[in-house]
Amino acid sequence: MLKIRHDDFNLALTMDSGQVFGFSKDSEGVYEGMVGGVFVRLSQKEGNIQAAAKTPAFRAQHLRDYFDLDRDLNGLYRIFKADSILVPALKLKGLRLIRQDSWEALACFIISSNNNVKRIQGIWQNLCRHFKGFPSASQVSASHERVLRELGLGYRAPFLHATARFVANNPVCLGHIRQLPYPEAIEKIICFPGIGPKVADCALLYGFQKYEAFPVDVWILRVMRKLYFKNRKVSEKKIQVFGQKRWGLQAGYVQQYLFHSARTNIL
DNA sequence: CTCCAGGCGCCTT
DNA sequence: AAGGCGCATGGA
Repeated sequence: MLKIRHDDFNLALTMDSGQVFGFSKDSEGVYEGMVGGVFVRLSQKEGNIQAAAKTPAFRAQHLRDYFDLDRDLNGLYRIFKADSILVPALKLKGLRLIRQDSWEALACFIISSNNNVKRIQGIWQNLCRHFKGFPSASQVSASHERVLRELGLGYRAPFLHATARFVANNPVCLGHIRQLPYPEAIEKIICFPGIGPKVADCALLYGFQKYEAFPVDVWILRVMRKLYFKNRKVSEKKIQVFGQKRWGLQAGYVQQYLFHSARTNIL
């Protein structure tokens, strides 16, 4: 049993904020899922985080990396305090961006398009059951579009399959994207099938740790129109540029707080 | 029954 | 560049 202390982390907020789709949660608030390829049970009481892993090789630093625990969030909180519109977001203090695997994030957010969190979680489970764990790009590539449809992907099946084939045939491409600055990374990743501007931002934020990404989905679109544009009809693109210019390297974190705020109706 | 969900690709203006 | 439409699926 691994135990670490942290006074500015909220496991439940982080897990329930729609970033990851592969964890189950029991009635006691214990989360089960894979962290860095290791099956882990996670719980938190106050500032104490507990992790029960299958292998003793799982260390505290793996947890710190995964949950971005070594980041100082006071700069983010300063943004919220300085903008009267965003003060309510401080109620989500301790929510952190999970540093996900690139391929998993890419695949998940292809599945996420025009979909809802509950169904995305269901599709994740179906994939894990069928492939004995979340499938690599090679596994998806070696599978068939029809199989993906049977697992519930619907019209996204050919998109995921084509992207998986590309990644499997170009094993270094994700590592290459990781090394690129955000603007160039967007240009590259948006060329994959099924990846438009929104999914690209999600993948780059959650899977490539590009913290200046500002994904604009229907929730962000609504809440941003309400908070900053007097409910006028402003396009996704305008909102995306607005968020990026306004919050810079904190845009990704601000977006996550706005997203969860909107979904839980606290703004 | 219709409407909606962490949108995208393709087609018109 | 900007806007409209169809698309699989399942829950509300």
